[in-house]
Amino acid sequence: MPSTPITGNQPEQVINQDLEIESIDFFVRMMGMLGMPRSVGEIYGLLYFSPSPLPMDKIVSRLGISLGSASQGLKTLRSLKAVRTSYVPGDRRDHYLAETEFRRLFANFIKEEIMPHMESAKERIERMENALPVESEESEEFYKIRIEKLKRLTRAGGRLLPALAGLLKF
Amino acid sequence: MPSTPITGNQPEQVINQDLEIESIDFFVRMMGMLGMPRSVGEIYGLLYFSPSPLPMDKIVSRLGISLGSASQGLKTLRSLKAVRTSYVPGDRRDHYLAETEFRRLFANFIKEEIMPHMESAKERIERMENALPVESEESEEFYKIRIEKLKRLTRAGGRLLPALAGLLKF
DNA sequence: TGCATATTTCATTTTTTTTTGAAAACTTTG
DNA sequence: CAAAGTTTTCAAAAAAAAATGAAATATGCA
Repeated sequence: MPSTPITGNQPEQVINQDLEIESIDFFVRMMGMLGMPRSVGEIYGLLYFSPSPLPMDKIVSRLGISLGSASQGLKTLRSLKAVRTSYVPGDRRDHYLAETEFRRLFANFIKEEIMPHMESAKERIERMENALPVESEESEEFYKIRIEKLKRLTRAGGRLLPALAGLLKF
Repeated sequence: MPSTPITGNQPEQVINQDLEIESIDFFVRMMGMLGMPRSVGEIYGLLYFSPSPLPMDKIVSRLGISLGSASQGLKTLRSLKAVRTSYVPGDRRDHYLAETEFRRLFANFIKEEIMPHMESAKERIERMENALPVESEESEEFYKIRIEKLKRLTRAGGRLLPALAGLLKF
């Protein structure tokens, strides 16, 4: 029997089985679109409709995933600021809470996951320009135009994506 | 020795090795961000800087991928309207050309790959509302608020994403 | 400090995705 | 219409990604 704080075992609040399942399903797919693994979606989906913060071992038992997955998944979610820990008196475990302001979540996602790629894209374009051989042979124009398009693409991405999150009014 | 049209083998136009490599690298990563497999990025990257349309077997030999991959990849790219075929007189093979208007490409991507998910998301939210038990028990408010947030999220996504592609001025 | 609990890390296993390769199905043209 | 060329399809192999589980590490409490 696992020991628990002095307050004793909270009654297993199986508040709303169906809702929970739909929520997990929803976020597994949404996170999937953003390239996140299943477990990350599951955890967020569970927390999203949890009225009280959950400790990792409860996440593990409710979802039937491994401790390792849960730890990894929570680390990812923390880094995206999609969950935060909340202190629960008389319990040494960390308790997790879903961050539900999607606008901020997207802003973070863009900053953490997209923008770094934009940076390296710019470097790659520079290398293209260097690879472009000496001055305008007949059809060098073609290459220049293509490169110019890439530049515009990355410039637009670099400016619009961060702006986007700000513009969003959910 | 493979036979070719009466016009004979075009000289292998190894126009710009380095540029090609950078381009492939660039698009492999970009397509990767959009969840597309490596081969799709490779093909597009090759075509992007190809001054002339390429038949599938040339794509295969340049990239060192299998016929199957090339066929699959081109099918994907066609469905996204990221490539189109162009007729080359005296040659029965299809020749492929990269579509380079990124604005249109994104519009297509959003329509084909994102919007369908939005639709099913809406259905899933409806199911959540049904799963929500009878009238407002004490804390049912909590659940209603969460569901409302999801609704706003999908509404925003459904309207903004298609608009986005139109707004983009590359 | 030392014990018990909680969490992270990471090599291994499992699952999923992508690629291959070869057979089947088309297509064109002689 | 047959033969040669071209493309698609799809079962099997290979590669990549994710999950597991257990050892290592950290944390807090008596």
